[in-house]
Amino acid sequence: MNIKRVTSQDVADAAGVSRTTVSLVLNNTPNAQISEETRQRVITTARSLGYVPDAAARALVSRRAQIIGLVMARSHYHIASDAFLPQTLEGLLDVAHQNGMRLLIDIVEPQHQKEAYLQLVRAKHIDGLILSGPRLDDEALTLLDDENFPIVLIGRLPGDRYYSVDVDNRSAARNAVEHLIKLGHRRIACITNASPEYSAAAERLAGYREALEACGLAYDQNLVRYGDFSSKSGYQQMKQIILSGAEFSAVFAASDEVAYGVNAALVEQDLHSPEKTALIGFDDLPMSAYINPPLTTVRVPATELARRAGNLLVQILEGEQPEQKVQLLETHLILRHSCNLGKSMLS
Amino acid sequence: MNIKRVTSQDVADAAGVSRTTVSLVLNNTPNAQISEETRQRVITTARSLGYVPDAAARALVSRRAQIIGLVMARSHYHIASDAFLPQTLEGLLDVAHQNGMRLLIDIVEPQHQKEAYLQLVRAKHIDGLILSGPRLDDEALTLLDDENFPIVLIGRLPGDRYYSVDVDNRSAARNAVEHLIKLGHRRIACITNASPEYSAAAERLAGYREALEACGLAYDQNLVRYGDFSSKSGYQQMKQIILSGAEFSAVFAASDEVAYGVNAALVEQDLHSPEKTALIGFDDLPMSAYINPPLTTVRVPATELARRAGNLLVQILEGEQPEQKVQLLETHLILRHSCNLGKSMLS
DNA sequence: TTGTATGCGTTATCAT
DNA sequence: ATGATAACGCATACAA
Repeated sequence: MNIKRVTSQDVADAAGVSRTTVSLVLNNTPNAQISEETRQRVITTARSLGYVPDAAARALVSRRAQIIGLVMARSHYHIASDAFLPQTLEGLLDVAHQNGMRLLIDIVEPQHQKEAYLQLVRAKHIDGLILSGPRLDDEALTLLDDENFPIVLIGRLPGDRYYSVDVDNRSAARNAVEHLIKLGHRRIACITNASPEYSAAAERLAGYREALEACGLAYDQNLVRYGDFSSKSGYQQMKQIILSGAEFSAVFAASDEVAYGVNAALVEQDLHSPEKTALIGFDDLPMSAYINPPLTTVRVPATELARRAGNLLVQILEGEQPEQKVQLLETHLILRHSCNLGKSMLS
Repeated sequence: MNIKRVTSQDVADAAGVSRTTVSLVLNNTPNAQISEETRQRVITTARSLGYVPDAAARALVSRRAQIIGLVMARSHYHIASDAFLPQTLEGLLDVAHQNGMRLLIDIVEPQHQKEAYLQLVRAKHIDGLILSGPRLDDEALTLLDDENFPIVLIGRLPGDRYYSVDVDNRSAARNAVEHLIKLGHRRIACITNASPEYSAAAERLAGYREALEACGLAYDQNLVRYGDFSSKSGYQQMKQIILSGAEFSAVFAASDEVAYGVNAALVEQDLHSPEKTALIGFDDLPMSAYINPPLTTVRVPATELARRAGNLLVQILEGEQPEQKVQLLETHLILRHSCNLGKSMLS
């Protein structure tokens, strides 16, 4: 009732050729040789009729949906405040556009992982999968990998079974915490970015411990709490530590988002950064340079991460088998003002 | 080479029935009556074989891709810092899941609107379109609407031609600015959230002017600047105003994201909020309660906006023709500390 | 109650 | 250099 659908037959009729010819011309099929005149005629009429090949028909016969799937392993409630996500989308849309593909996105809640994206894949909705924030307890992932379904992780799981693009969370975290130690801090609290099932959270916490150990500082359970992506969790966990009476002079928040909440708790309890407490985050969200105080943090090249993951997936879809399973991108400690203890926060 | 593809034929064979029966059972076709025994047998074997209908084949024959398209009218560079987007995704994924549909996302750059999503639609990749942040100069939109393609806007365009879900940007902005005026401010700067081609930006600016006029205050061009979504733009524009020497005691930033940047400029120039300058934002991003100072802002129910838009689209796809073209959701002024001039920012 | 036959719009394999 | 024809996997009208 609504859209006038133009088929390749219509184009063929209008151009006085067969459907085959239309297909040959429009797909620029290598072997087929079409007279320049016919080629132009087909192209012109196709354009004038506004012909666009039917995606479903094409997918059905070519066995390629031309769609990349981005699946985020997050609970529903956490996605709304995931300021990291837009950067991932930017990178992936970029790659998709460059390769004439589309981007389908979905989330999979930790509790029903098994069914969730198996469906997506089995229905051949997508040709390949980018999984953001893989969890250690993900079972469906193994299944898909066993079937040789093209998968690239943004993030990483232990071992090098999967194609992955990530930063070295552990050493970056260690580096950040060592920076605090060099600044003279001995009692450093840590609020993770998420629960430890998320490998990135586990790794960052491990880096925190490593830094402590390397410098001969004791790991104090009372200074460690688990965040859950949100600023709110950062606020709550930090407040708990403060109210518990535990002493500390610095905080390592394992994501910027969480760091914002930590900062709020510090401000509220008159322990504000940088004068009274040093604070360091992780991610370098676009707005982290503009919050008060500007946040010292670990820069994660999020868009580039996504771009690499996308390109890697495209390579695999084209039949290549890249040697290198894991790509680790560089992080950099961005020094701003949130851990310049004693200095003015205005530079 | 990779995935074992299970077709309805396989299920039929294994269950000792015909493909038709399989289809009838699995789709729960109303009229067809299948013996309970056969029905169970089909369901069981389908499940044990891990059968999932092929999306392309189904789409081809049913003329329904079962995919919702979310298109953001944004330049590429702005999406990465769009902290509003995750909320939109959450709401839309919600609706998609509830209706057994998928979500495809794309962006369309202002410069090549015409081609961009026409393709998406013509290829029948998506059954309906949700357009976030429509621009006044969008031409492709008209084309699609003329073809009766199902479209719902998140945001609005003048008139009630399109199905739209939005907040009343103008009156919300007016309300916010009037709050500042009631607080005693007479010189109020305004940094918009985006350039005026975006209807939300234009509306919010109009609300700002209305508030001024209603209270008999003059509109001063020197106090108004256009942001472009990012905190960075807020910072830059605010700094320009400050350096221009224009006087003001309050700022209305037309998005929280921009407000963060404004705040940074104020802090840097020793005009920090709330002591020296009142600041009010727009959106109420999840982290706005946690920045320093906690931001007074207009709460926009972003997730709900998306959910409504999604549900409206689903209704339309099911053949309904909802009477009401425009749904306006309530906003609320959230009073935090960024405009409590003279008071402590800690409550 | 279940099976047969047909078509959806495309690409790919053959002929011509 | 171009055209017939056969799949792709499913849903559906119709037959049995």
